[in-house]
Order: sequence, then structure tokens, then C-alpha cells
Amino acid sequence: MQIRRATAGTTNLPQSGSDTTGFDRLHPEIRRWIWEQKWEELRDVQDRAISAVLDTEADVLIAASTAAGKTEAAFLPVLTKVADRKGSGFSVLYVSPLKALINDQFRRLDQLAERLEIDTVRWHGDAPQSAKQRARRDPRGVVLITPESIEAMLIRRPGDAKAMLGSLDFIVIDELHAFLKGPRGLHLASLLRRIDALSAQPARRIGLSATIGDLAVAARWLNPGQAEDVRVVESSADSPELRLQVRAYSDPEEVEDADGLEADERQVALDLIADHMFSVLRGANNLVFAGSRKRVEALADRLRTRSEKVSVPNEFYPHHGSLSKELREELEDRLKKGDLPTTGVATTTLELGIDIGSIKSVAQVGAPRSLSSLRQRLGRSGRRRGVPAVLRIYVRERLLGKGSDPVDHLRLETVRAVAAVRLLVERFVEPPSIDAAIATVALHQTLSVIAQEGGARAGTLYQILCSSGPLSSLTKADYAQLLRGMASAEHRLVEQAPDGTIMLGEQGERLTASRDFYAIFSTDEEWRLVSSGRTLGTIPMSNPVGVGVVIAFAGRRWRIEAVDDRGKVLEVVHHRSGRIPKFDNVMNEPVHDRLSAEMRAVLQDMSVPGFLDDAAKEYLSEGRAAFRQLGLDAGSLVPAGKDTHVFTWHGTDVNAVLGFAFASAGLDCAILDVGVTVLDTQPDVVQAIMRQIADRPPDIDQVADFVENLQSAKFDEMVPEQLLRSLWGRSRHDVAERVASAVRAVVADFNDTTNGKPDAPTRRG
DNA sequence: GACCTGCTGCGGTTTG
Repeated sequence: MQIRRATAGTTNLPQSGSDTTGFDRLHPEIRRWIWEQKWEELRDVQDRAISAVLDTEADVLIAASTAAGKTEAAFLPVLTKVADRKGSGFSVLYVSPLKALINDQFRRLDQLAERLEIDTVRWHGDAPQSAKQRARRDPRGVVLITPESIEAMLIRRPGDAKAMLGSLDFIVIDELHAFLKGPRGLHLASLLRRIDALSAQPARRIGLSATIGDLAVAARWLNPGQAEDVRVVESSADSPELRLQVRAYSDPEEVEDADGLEADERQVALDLIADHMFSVLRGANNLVFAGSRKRVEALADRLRTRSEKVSVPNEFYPHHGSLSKELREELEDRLKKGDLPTTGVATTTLELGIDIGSIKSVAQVGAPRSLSSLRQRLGRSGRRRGVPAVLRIYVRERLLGKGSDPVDHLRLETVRAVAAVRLLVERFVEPPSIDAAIATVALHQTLSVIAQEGGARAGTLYQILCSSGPLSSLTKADYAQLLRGMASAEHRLVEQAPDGTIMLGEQGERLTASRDFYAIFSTDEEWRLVSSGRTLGTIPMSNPVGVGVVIAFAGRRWRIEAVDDRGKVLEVVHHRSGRIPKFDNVMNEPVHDRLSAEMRAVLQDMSVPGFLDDAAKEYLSEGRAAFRQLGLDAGSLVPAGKDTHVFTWHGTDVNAVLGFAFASAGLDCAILDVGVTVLDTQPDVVQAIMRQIADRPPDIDQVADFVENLQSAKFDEMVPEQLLRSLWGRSRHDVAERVASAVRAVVADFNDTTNGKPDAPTRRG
């Protein structure tokens, strides 16, 4: 067996010593292990990662698709480096967003590490206690951990934490893209800073990421101080051939619940979609992404029913966050084993890196709203060389009638599907969006540091948490405001000793002592569904429950036999009918500016893509006709009954801020994917107000006064409202600029149109 | 904002 150098792609790394390959430089025991694996060669990313880790002292960012062997790319050189390390304390901290991923990686890593006599320990809530205890007594080697378990380690046993984490050589962060947005990423960034503070020499960081739009953002996350020093190893592998189809279906116009269970007489679009999936997906392994938990249940139920009708074994199983771990693992194992044809119908739960074997095709219901998500899903199919990736997008449009809203005539679902495919081909991916959770994370981490240290001075807290990194957008004045709020009689989270030391207050003690403290996100209370002693999953408390109520869940139908109010348990048995429980949220995933703009380009264009089925072609041409008929090629305002649509062709961020600008002028708005709807207002009034906005763009801090639901993150209710409002405005300065330019573009259209139309509205503000 | 994601230590019980 010979190991050759992989075909070199472009690289931004200095070449190492002339002829030595990455392979030659690995620890002898690792080379032997690679031979035994019968690998023919190291992948390009692996080869380059080896030299980045072994030849430099820099942080390293490895960006490649799911199947490119990123974990090995990081661990082969990292283990080579730490193999002969002596002394106590872990040498490698591997952080993952998922327990399931830790278990996967542990299985892959453990035997290799054992060969090198390197200890490996899983450290998360479901990992065996005994192994953790052993590692606590004698910490060495690699620890695989979640952010929440790091949090617990730091505040429960600060002394042990220093002994365990105070002399790390490497911190490896898996699925780094999952930490680039949202509170959990801010939380982890703060924890890593605090780990650095435990040691004389901060550990080198290695980030493993999916292919993402802006690698500079990931590099900055990895090393906020010197992002330019981060070595970037990006996969140069070509993406596989893509076979693609967009299929369109129509709902009967007045359908009440397009995602409900099958009704007897009338076929809604989802029934027709299920028919098609049933006919093309059986016999192989596939993934179907349905968007919401309700739609997952609706589709899994339809597919199982179809199997029963023609007496064939069911191959379709649901997978989402409310299903029990047991049921989810059954499906994952079935997909991984690959001996029975299986289609997983999922929300986003099957997007991340857990190993599910080879997948023939990917389908999704509803036009994509995010390119990063679409790419991630596509990466699940066609992973073997020479095998094309197969993607089917099923869109639903309404049957139009006399009273239909003009927006429905634009066929925006079909248009968005076409726009998304065009951006996919262009390789566009959304950059991570703004963070709304800085104040919540600062509050949480303040309590955590005080619990860890027993007490701290305000200046020290600010230094530890905010002096650089993602929380540094908080000024000293902001932080003082936060602390004052925490110390207030209302919250009593902290109190100040006479010498100035800040300590936990009564509520702070209570909060940090609870098991619920470790995670930066919260979950609502839910009913647990149990059938014959087996947990099926959970549904929100908001669902009406009672003995005799029949529900559809986990791909089957159930009757509630008993309700345990105290234990929050619903005892259920199989039943033939039922309805799908509510999963609360009704809002949509936000759309990026670029996708909205591309939708307009699709409507203006004349070409008809070959990947559309006949129905989708028809809808596209209807949408284009409506676009011209509504005058959208030259204007932006469309009356709809008592309301007026304003087409900005910008994304959700911009439209939301524009909505608040209208609110500040006293008008109510609904937010669309490509604009806003001003309620109970005629176009001439809207036009006048838009001219005002264009003349004097509203100050974002003034607009912020009209935001109502400012509290969105876990501890926001304990953050002074004034601080939340100020942060909201500050994080949206660039959005405000985009709103101003969108408004100017709309107003320019008025002027063009006005020139040609003598009867145009004359009213001005 | 769709959808996700996480959890200590101790006391009690069961089992070998």
C-alpha cells in the first residue's frame, strides 16, 4: 500500500520541506494506523492541514464539506504533536455542539488514540460518570466536551477546572459554523477566553467548519485579536455533478390547514407531493427536509399511509427535535446500516455532521429561504466520487381566485426556488447575521465568573469578559448599567461588599445553583408522550390535552389515555385518526437581501430554466406576467384592498426596520419576504411618507423606540430595557443604511412614474 | 426570526 501526495489544489500555506509529504511527518504509530485503514491517499485538506499544524504555531481554520475528512485533518497532526507529552492536565480540548457528534467522534478517535497511549474521555451530560471521575483524578490526553459541560466544570469545580484545562496545547472546535451566530457562539467564545486565562500560554485553536460564505468571519471568531494570522485550509475539491428538479403543486384556494393531516375528499398540495415522493423515493436511502415539525409529521404520516394502502413495508420515518432520542437513533442507525431502504423526513436535525451513511437523493418541501442551509442539505447526497447529487424542490402555490392578493399572482414560491438555484450555482452563501444576545451572554458570564471566583471587582469582570472578543462592543458604561440592573432590588443577582467586591446576591445564588443555568438558551415546559413505558417525545404545553384527544406524532396516530399533570406526562395508545399537535412558532426563517434581489432578477428575466416541471414553468410565466401587469418593472407600490404593498426587493432585516420606520409614522405593517405591507393605507399616503423618509432618513435609535418585543434571549428580562434598546439600534446601523437606500430607490420610481402620469398623486408631506 | 442545541450532585433503589 502506497501513500501518495494528494493532487495539490491551490493553497495559501508555505510549502514545507521540499519532498516530505504530510504523511511522512506524522507519528510512526499514526502512519501504521493509516496503512491498516487501507487509505490510498491523504485528502488534499488533510495534507495541507498537517503542514499548517506541524510547521507553524498559528491557529488553523479547516473548511470543507461534510465528507472531506476534516476531523482526521485536525487530529492526525494534533495527536502527532501531543503523543509524547508528559505531565498532568488535558492536552486537547475538542468542543462540539452536539452530544451525538461527540459519541461519533469518540468511536472514531478512541482506537487511534489508544495506539498512541493517549487517553480519550467523553465529557457531556449523558457520558458515563465513572470515566469523567477517573479523568478528573488524573486528567491527560483528549477530552471531548460540549460548551454547557465546560460551563459546569468552571463553576462547580473551579480548582479541578484549572488542573484539567490550565495547560492545553490545542482547542479543536467542530462545526464552527454552528457557533458563528446566536447566543451559543458568544457563550463558547467567552468560555474559551476564560480557559485561556487559566493558563500561562493560551492553547492553539483549530476550527473545523462547513464551507461557508465568508471565511474571514470564522477566522475572526477563532482568533479575534489576530484574525489575519489564522491559517486557512479550504477544500479545493470540486462539487459533484448536480441533478436538480423543481416541481410545483397547487393547494385548493381556501384550504384551512395546508400542513394538516389528509382530509378525505380534497387533495391538498401536500397529498400530491407525498404521492410523488412515494413513487420515486422507495427502494433507496433519501432525506426529505420538510421545514417545520408539523410538516414533518404531516408528510411522514401520509407516506406511511400510502405504504399501508398498497401493503408494502414502510420506509419513511420522521426525525425532529421533539422526538425522543431513542426514536431518532432508530432512524439514524437504519440509515447508517443501509441494509433496509430508508427515507428520513426531517426538520434541520439531519443537516449537521452525524454519520448517516450514503444518501441517494435529497428533497425539500418549500422553496429554500437560506443558501447556507440548502448547501448543507445538498452535501448529504452524492458524497462518493462520480455519484451525482440529486435534489428535488417541491413548491406549493395557491389556486388563484377573484379576491386573491396581488402578491399571490407573483408566484413568489416558484420564483424563490429559481432564485435560490441561481445563487447556488453562483456559490453564494449568507454571512452569519447580527447577534441579539450580547447582553444576555454578558449577564450570564458575569454570574458564572463570580461563582467561579467567589467574588470579583467590576473592573476585573469587565477585563475578563469584555476587553476583546465578541462582547467588546459593550462599553464600560454599558457594562456598569448591566451590573446596576443586576444589583437592583428587583433582581438581586449580585451585591457589592464594602470593599467593592461584587458577590452573588440571593437570586444569583439560586440561579447559578440550578441545573438550568449552564445553557445560554432556554426551552419551554412540555408534555412528554409515553406509550407502553416508552417515551416518544415532547409537545408544547400550549396544546389542549385531555383523555380521548387524538394526535399524530412520530409518524403515527395516538389516543390520550391518561394525563399526569404533575409529571407532565401523557399516556397514549395507537389510534387510527388524529391531528398534529401545535409546535407554537408560526414565523418564517429570514431571507437575505441577496435572495430577495435575485427574485426580482428572476421576474425580470425571460429565460425558462430546464429544471422546472411543467407546472413550475407555468407559474413562473404567470408570475412574470403579473410582475409587468402590476407595474413592478417601473414602480414599487401596489394597492391591495385597503392596504398597500411596498416592494423593496430587500431581505427580512431591511423590511423589518422599514416596518418600524412606518410604525414611527403611526402606520401598522406586515413584513413580506420582498417588502412590507402597510395596513389600512392607500398608496398616495404611503408615497408621501416614503418621500419624508427619503428626505430625512430616520435615526436608527429613534426607530428603536418603536420595537416592542426586545426581550428575546434567555436572561433579557433581567437586562435594563434601555441597554437592550441601545444595543438593538447599534447593531443595526448598516441595516439602517440599506433601508435608506431601498427607500431612495422606491422614491426614484415614483418620480419616473409621475413624469408619465398626469393623474399621479400630488400630496406631499 | 424558522429550526436546532444543553445539564450537577446527591439521595434513593436495585443488584451482585
